[in-house]
Amino acid sequence: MEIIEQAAMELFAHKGYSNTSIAQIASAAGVSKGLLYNYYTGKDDLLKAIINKAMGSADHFFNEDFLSQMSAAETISIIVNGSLELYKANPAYWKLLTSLMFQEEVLKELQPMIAQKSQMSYGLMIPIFEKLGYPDPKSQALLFGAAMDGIFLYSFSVQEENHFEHMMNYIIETFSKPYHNE
Amino acid sequence: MEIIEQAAMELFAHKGYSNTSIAQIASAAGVSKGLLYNYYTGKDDLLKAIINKAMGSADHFFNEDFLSQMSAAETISIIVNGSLELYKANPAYWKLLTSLMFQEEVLKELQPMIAQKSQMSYGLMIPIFEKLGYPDPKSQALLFGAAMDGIFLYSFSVQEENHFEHMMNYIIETFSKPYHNE
DNA sequence: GTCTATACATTGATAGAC
DNA sequence: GTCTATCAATGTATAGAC
Repeated sequence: MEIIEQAAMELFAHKGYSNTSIAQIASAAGVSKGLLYNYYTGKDDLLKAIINKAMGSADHFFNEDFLSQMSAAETISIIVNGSLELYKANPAYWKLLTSLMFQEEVLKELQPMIAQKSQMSYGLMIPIFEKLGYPDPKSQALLFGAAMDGIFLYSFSVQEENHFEHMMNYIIETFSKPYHNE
Repeated sequence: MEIIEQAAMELFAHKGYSNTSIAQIASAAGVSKGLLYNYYTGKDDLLKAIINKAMGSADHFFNEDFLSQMSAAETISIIVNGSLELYKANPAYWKLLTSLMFQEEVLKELQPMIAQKSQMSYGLMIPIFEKLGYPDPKSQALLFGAAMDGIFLYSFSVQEENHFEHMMNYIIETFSKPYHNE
């Protein structure tokens, strides 16, 4: 069960969901094809199980009440480093999640859940940038989210860990600065 | 020929490359399956043709010599607005290109070409941020690229054009500011 | 619980008629 | 140039033995 989902996630992340067959998953997990259908009704059900299981981990990671007591700079640092930890704990999962954004047909049910992930930090960040004096905190929050997603996008293709962590620190530094004009 | 590539690109972008069959492409293009193999040796060859044809448009869009005469703010504005125009001229193509980043196996030959696309602006931007006084212009250029890619990533899932253009202007405004500490 | 065997649809691709 | 017919291979999924 656990071994199957792990194998499937790895394959989905590397080869893409549609491009991965049941036979490949079974082979990688070291079980027979038939056994898969004892646990899941089909390939889509297996995908759903993977997503659902991993979804919980992110939710309780960023506690809104906890963050509200922090300073702006601290909050940004916690969110960036938290995202980094979350990613490093299971890179394949996040890659899979992002790749699904390009599969309009496959599982419309998951789409809202995936979109929510991106907006997870959005609501949290607006008051932060208000505090920092930004005249358009919503746009600044979106810019922050876009920068984060962009860095993660790089990490999927380029495999330089160093470079990755450096950019995370650069983001913390950049976005923690209070607004300043001229 | 043109109609086939157009239909294929649309399907690839919306359903994903692996999830699109030759039959679906032929049907969408209004031709028979067999005809496809008269123009292309296979599905991968069709993909290659699509990518190659569209690649040229981006290359001569950003002329390095031309940009070197511009001010920092002007260059940023040109690159952002140019990217926006390029995207709006053929959104499906850019979505397809990005989605291929998640297909490690499919067409390793295209991988470097796709990666280059992301770095297109990277080399151009470093001297810009030097001019603007940034102590780490490389990181700032990467942040700029990440922010751009992140915004495009949003546009693939959310379909709000307005919101999209607003963020592009916000990026121009934000990144055109000279470096300032405290 | 797990595997083998098999059914059935769809896939990419080819051959040959028009 | 274009289509129909057809191929072998692979896909998902099921049934039944152990």
